[in-house]
Amino acid sequence: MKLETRKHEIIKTAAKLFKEKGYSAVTMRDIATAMGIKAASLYNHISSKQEILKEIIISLAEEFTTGMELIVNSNNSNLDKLSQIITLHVTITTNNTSGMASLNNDWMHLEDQLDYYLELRNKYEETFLNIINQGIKSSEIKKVNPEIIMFSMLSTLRSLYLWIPNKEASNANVIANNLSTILIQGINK
Amino acid sequence: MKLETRKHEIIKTAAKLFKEKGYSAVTMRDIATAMGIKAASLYNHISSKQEILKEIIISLAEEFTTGMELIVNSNNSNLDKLSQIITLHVTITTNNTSGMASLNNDWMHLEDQLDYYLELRNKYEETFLNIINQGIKSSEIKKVNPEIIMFSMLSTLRSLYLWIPNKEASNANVIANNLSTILIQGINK
DNA sequence: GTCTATAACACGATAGAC
DNA sequence: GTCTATCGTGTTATAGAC
Repeated sequence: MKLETRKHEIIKTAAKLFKEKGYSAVTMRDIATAMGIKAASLYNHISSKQEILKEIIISLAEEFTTGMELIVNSNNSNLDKLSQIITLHVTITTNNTSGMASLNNDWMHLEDQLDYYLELRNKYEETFLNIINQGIKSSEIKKVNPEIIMFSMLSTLRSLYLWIPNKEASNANVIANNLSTILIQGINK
Repeated sequence: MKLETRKHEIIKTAAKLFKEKGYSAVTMRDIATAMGIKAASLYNHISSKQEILKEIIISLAEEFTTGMELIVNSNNSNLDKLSQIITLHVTITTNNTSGMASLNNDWMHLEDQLDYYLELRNKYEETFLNIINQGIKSSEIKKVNPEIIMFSMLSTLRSLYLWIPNKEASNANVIANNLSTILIQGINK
């Protein structure tokens, strides 16, 4: 997977540009210029602009799917599972901040892989909601609308890519712990 | 302001399309087709594609600025001010869901008005952070990193546009109340 | 207020030399 | 692996008829 160095370089450069302006506003010439080469040269390593987007998004979506499966199959309490989900998002976002921007904002520009992406996302949200519902049933979690709980948590976690790069000082653990406190315990003293 | 009916119609149609695919991926032809006319006809009512984006984003940004000024100048407790901010976001988003997508995702494509937009946004976040800091000082709010608190709340509030349209059943008040509970009191029972 | 026609340019992608 | 040159198409925007 790390053997195709040049291809990976293109994907990394593209992801950074996609984060700034979005997939549609970034041209092959932009990507090439950022790498110090000409646009035509990119096609020796990738087949199309679309392939770049696919590589960025699908690998991340699969990473979340794998992570969620590990969490849901553990024997932890439901609140602990939620904390693990927070850590999952913080970890993946820390390792690939630019890619997370595309996952959040450019998934609709996927062509062949759009259905597959939506399948993974729906499954992820279904599992997430299940954990919240079980937490309510077992009296670990307040009886608030479970969909609003998930929406609120997911909104914060999906926006991490905007915020983590500006917090070079803190490491992933500190952020995950702070977020667990805020999202689970609330801010009211 | 409501006198230029046709212009407003274009902006409304454009905002809906921008929400689906983003500013850069929507063409003047797309907007025209959605209105049942030809692209050239749009230019009798607006001067450029850029002007459409400006109208969508700046009016919303100013709405938030005005709303925040009212809140911060009130005599309520800091926790109540946070609740009022939540209501502000829910209300504005309910009234202009499509526009909120552009405000969140396409602000970087502003040309002449980019600096002005950033000014408004920075001021807004500064005021927001101030309320949290004062709430911590007055022991209303837990002593957690105030920036993470703001980030978490703002992430949820800025994502409302994704979620509110799918919740036709609930009204704005119900959503605002649920969010206040979750964001302020937490979900832990 | 909308149309057709078109200018002027940017886009993704390919061909073929080195 | 990168280049120059270019194709075919799509883009914003304008001109001028109706």
